[in-house]
Amino acid sequence: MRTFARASDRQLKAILSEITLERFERRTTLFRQGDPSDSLYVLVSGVIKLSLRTPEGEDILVSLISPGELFGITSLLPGMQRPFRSEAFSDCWVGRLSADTLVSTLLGVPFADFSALMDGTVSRWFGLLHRYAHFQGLDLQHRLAFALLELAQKFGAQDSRGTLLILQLTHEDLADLVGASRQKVTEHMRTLERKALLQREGRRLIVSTEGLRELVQIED
Amino acid sequence: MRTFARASDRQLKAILSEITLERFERRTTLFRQGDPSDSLYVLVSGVIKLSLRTPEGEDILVSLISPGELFGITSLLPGMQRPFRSEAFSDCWVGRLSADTLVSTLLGVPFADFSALMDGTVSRWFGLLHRYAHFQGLDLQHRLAFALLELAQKFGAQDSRGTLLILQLTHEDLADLVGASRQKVTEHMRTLERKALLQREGRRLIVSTEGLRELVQIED
DNA sequence: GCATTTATGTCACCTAGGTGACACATAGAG
DNA sequence: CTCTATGTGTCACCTAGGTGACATAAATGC
Repeated sequence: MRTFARASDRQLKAILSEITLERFERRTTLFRQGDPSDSLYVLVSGVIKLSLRTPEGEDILVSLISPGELFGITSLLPGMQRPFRSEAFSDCWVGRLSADTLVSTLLGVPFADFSALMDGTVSRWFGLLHRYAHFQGLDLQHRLAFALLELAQKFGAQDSRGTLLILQLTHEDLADLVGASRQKVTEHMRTLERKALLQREGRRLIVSTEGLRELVQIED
Repeated sequence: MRTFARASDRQLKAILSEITLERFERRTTLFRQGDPSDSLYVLVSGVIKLSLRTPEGEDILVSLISPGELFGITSLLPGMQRPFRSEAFSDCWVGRLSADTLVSTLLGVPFADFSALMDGTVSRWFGLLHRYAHFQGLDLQHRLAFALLELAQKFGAQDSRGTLLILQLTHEDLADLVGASRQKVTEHMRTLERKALLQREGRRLIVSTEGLRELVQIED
């Protein structure tokens, strides 16, 4: 467990005393998508599966955890929900502790401070991971819609006609973003235009976030 | 910049004094894939593009950074290389500082301690992100090979005939992992068997890591 | 201003991989 | 030991999306 490699004996002892050990039989669920992300887990033995259920009903296996690994890491970020479902892939022993305990013992720093720093830095990785995982098994139309929503959120300015993207994206850029060919992106952009979810002003895009949301059937 | 929301005036001042401001013209490169991941960046104005060049020559646009965001985050992990290429998507002003300065000023904790904690927790997100990004535009055969290599690394035991996976994976599981259908996974597993990159002992797999590496043409 | 890139739009064609439908094997449960 | 569940192997068929090849339009340099 390399997380603890640098810990002193005293720190280890403090942490150990806070860990509660739990047993999970094969196929039982440790936490579900959407649960509050409060505690952190250490896998002691067995294998844990992290997976994601898409709205379309597809299952995505995000990761298999091996003994020694920490998981349930979103608990290190402030106010998160569990993004993945976690279930015992084989019979497991799992240690549970609060993220706060771990951080304050190991670093001796208020959890909120640590957490805020994580939020400002490393949470982007998480966001991207989430996007990529969701993209699995979506068709181009939907990937594009998601990508445009994301861009609107990040680079959008409100406009009378919708959300104006202050960005000169070529179709090639979009293609690289959603993992598709330039040509097909062109085609799908045109159909989005025809559906009036999208207009163009020179090379600037104006998107209808409501329309796209609807297309993608989420509230998000 | 929500990273600094909790910072005191004194901390901000300390950090500000350590930031060097740099100008990048549209299309210039800030860092390349493989460069040592030493400093951390704050985008002041403009847009930055993070992208990945696959061995096959495909370009993957991982993320577009908007003003206020921190990027070059791998500098928070010990001894990393830049996983992505970073280039100015429009003319930019960028602040650069050392990850060490940021962490020690904001948290007052030795960087190595912080970094080790990150490494044991949040670096998995990064690893997964990396995997998913790479999977973009790989065909099933290669995604499977990568997945098997990853599993071998994590759950493999050395065996006279190769690396034995101590894991009862169904083809369905593999399909969920690589984003494909159960049937096609079955087919490709058979061709891997035929190529002798894979054997089975009941429902356990024995993979030839060398063979798979070769198939996937990397040293990694 | 013109000339040269660089972006868009639209084809026709081809292939990887999804899907449904089975037969067969294997493994647990009783 | 048998019965039922769950996994595997293999089809034939269909479609989303890749590819190459253009024509046109819009930027950009000179």
